[in-house]
Amino acid sequence: MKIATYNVNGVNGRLPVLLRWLAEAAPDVVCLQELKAPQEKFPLQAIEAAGYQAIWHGQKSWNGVAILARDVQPEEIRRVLPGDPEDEQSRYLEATINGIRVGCLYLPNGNPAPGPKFDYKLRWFERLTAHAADLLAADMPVVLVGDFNVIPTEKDAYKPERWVNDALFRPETLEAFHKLLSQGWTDAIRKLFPEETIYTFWDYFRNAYGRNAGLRIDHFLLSNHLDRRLLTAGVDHSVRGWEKTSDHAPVWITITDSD
DNA sequence: ATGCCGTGGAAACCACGA
Repeated sequence: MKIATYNVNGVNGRLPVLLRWLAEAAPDVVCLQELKAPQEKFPLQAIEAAGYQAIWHGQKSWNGVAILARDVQPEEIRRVLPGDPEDEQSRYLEATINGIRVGCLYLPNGNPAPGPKFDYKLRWFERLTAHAADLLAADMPVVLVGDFNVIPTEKDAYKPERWVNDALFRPETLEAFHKLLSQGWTDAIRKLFPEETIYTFWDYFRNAYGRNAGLRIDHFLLSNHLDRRLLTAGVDHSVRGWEKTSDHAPVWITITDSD
């Protein structure tokens, strides 16, 4: 079973790229972030024609997340992260697919830091961590997957010294990420490739992709049930070089079909 | 050090991203 995540940066503007990648990569489950489309503008027909069923949580202009599954309907569990009824940003969606709980997330960027956006990021992180503890306590296979907007370590940025004051790499952010991991989650990509330079995002400008000046910010966190089933993982780099492409590349893992 | 590019929505610029 292949599970993927892709920050599309506009699901409608990116539709040809998304459909081509779905056809070539044939993932079983896909978490999308940054739909940048209201609920009624999600391109369901095209995605169904590609062989996927979907649930999504849209928002006008910004954010927006979706979960796609090939040939099966994702069973929606929740479409908001608990803990703040005032939070109206579409950044979390959770479903069960083939017995696996999938939490698709788009964690706030948080820049500029410090400031209200960074405060929101840290509050959102605390809510995620509280919910993640509940998921682990339920003792089931879970993956928290998506754009975390976290550079976990120095080896996850092309020039880490440039990011020390950035919301993606500030000490508060790294501390929040490590606190989450310490509950018992496994960073799947880093487990399989402990030393390699692996990026999932490259800026649009300054030829960042051509220079491989990237960041690793899209992550798969596995509960121990899924950690045992982890087989392989990768980044579909070449998609970042396509015309009219996102600034993120798709990232994927494969797991055994059962325990 | 920097939004230099790109998207969406409104308006012919702006907010936002990482």
